[in-house]
Order: sequence, then C-alpha cells, then structure tokens
Amino acid sequence: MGRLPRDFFARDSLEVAPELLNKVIVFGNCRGRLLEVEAYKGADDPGSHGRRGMTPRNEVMFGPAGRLYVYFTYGMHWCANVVCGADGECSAVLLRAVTPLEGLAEMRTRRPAARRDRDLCSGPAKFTSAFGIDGTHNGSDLATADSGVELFDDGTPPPRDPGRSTRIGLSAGAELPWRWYVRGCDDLSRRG
DNA sequence: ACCGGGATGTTCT
DNA sequence: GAACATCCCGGTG
Repeated sequence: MGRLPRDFFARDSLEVAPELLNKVIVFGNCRGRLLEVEAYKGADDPGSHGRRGMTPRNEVMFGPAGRLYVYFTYGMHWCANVVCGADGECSAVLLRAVTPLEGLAEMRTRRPAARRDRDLCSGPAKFTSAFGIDGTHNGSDLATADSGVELFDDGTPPPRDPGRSTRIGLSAGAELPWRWYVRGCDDLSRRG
C-alpha cells in the first residue's frame, strides 16, 4: 500500500512491467488504474529508443529507476514510461492504457474527441493527454512525486494470469512478447 | 467492424 | 530525408 518506492522500479523492466498492472496513477485531479504496459530495454532491444546508445532525447532511460521518461512522437503526441533497472542501464516500461477512476470531467475537456469514457485513456498518448502529462514531466521522480505524478499500490494485486502479447506499433523488435495487459478490460489500446 | 490515409514536427541518418 | 513506442476521421461492408 502507498506510493511505490524506488526499489520497486530498480529491477529488470521485464519483471517490473507485469507488476505495474492494477497500480494506480495520480496527477492533479486525475486518477486511474494501469491496464496495459510494455517493457523496453537498451542495446539488446531493437525496438527501443536506447538501441543505439544514449542521446539527448533518451538519456532519462539510462538514469536512476523511478523517473518518468516522456517523449514526443508523430509530431503531436506524448508517451510516458517509468524508468527501471540500475543507474546507467537503459530500461523502461511504457504506460499504454489506464482505466479512468477520478477526474473524468477534466479528462473529457482535454480529450474532446473521446466519444465514450473508455476512449479517454485507451492508448499511450490518449492517457497522457487525458491526464495532462507532457514533456515538462520528463525526468521527474515518481518515488518523491516531485512533479505531482505519483504511482500507488491501493491493495489491488496484479492479475495472477495477465494477458501477454507482442508490442504494438514497432517495426524492429516486433516479435518480442513484452506487452502485458489486464484481461477482459474494454479500455485497452486494442482488443485483448 | 475493419481499413486507409492525413496530421504534424522532432530526432537521427 | 526518412522514420516515428499515435490518433482521428471518413470510407466501405
């Protein structure tokens, strides 16, 4: 129970990812439960931003665990990762979908295109947009909540038998089964 | 339901 | 200059 400590994140991203399912993310008035995640690594992961080593964009991925790596993509979208592993190692988990719990009215004003509540956070860039998370949060620390973004364990355990699949939207590294999700939810980024 | 294309601009080759 | 860890809209069946 309570805010997730740094030690929770300071492990292999393949280990952390499925345990993030059902954890609660909070920012401002918005609160939601993590439903879908993907693990990324470094040089050994052809689908990772870190595959060719450190650059100005991805340097947070190489830093201490528990920080947020937020990047801009397709000219208009932000995506958020939780940094994992040891300091100096490239490792992170992409937060791909959330079930909205609180702050839905605020989410709707930020995401007028969402027709139904389950469309508010059913994708990595939908979720950041709904919560108001963007590049100003890159590098912020979840363990101290220095930017206001926090991850909580509210006592709901991760699924005993989570759904698992290949990662979404990649050209290289698409064959690795590093995506996990809560089965049976209708607000995943895709049908589970 | 499923598919195709356009939006939009940063990052790295 | 190409690629991009995406989303939305409008077509068709």
